[in-house]
Amino acid sequence: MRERWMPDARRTAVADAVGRLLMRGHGTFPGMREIAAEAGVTTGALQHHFSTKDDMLLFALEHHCRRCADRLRARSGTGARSPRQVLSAIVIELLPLDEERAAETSVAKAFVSRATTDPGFAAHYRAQREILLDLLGRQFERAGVPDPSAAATILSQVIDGMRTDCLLLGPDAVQVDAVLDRLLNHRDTA
Amino acid sequence: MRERWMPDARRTAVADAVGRLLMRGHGTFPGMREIAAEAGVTTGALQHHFSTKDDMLLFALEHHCRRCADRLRARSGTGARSPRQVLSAIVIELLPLDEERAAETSVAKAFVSRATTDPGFAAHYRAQREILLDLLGRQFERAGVPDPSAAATILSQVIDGMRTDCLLLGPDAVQVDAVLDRLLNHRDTA
DNA sequence: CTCATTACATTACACTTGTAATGGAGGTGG
DNA sequence: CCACCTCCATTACAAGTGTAATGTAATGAG
Repeated sequence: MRERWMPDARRTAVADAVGRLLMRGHGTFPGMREIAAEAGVTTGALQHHFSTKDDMLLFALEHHCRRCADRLRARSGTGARSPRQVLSAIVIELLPLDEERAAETSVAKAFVSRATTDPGFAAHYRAQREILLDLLGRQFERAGVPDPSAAATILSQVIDGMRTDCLLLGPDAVQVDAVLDRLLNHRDTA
Repeated sequence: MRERWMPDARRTAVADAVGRLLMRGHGTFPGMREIAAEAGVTTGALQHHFSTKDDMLLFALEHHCRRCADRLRARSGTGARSPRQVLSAIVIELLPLDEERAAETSVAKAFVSRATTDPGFAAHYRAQREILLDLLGRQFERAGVPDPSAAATILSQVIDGMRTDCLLLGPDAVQVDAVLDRLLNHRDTA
């Protein structure tokens, strides 16, 4: 072998192609030939690198989830910013405001339907959700709100709704600050 | 003609069949023969009652949206209950906690993907959203929260996330009271 | 009665789907 | 040189897709 590559650059290229097709796509999963054309390869190459179509889709899901999770961790890592600033950055990072994030959003939404029946996809949904809840919960904890994990759960659900609204109605449909106001300025009803 | 029927009982039966298939379904839209089998008819009958498949899916979407909106209006109509009680009832009415509501949720989620490209489906998403925002906003107004329409938008987005979580993770993943606490007990940051 | 219409059932068709099978180019080890 | 492997391109195929076309039983009008 000539060199140790990063784990399969071709596979990630195909995964990106799937994301692009799903983003500007007709809702349903694209066909093999369409994916091959978008990725600039042939269906034979696809078959060589992926055992089956579902294997390919699952890899595409993992790929986009990992990229997104990495960016989220980078956003929530540095220390000098307030919990509110970090939370705002995380939320905005998850909104489909450019091509890459729109692709990730479309991928995530497309795979939710599969997750209702296919346990492999459901496992990834749970895993990605756990990562997000952990990041959010940590910030709510830092902010000293009464029930951090409940706040994290709620915010993650708001984000889900924001992503669909942003996808279908544009960026004006989301109000990040208003949400954080209500989640951060919450005092216990004594 | 023997009698004036309600507008096309067969069509609504087919729409219900689509909902059932989408609920317990494999994520993607079912085929014509599958729909026909579930509805107990043949594909010829489907072709007779619907001009095309998209026409049928659109009718199914309208059907489930209308049923759901009717129940929501019924929930928010009667007067003696507090805004919080009404809001809680609305939210719970939208969660997939039984077969009918699970079918409606699956239908709604399945059609969001189509809405990104097909303007007909997008229009219905906007319309259904307006109805919900109106109902929610009225209750927040009654409750006297600072920005009722913002609260309604946020709650509608929370509901969207709750529906997916409830579908994929079960009813324990949603916390209606915690959300309403944070949206109703919000005071202006003076 | 005839004729027309409704409401389907059945069949047929063009097309797409994922995948299997085959073949070949290019490097590599012996 | 030769076998051998990876990496693909091409072709082929069986199954499934939405829909057009055709047939047909029931029903109602005139």
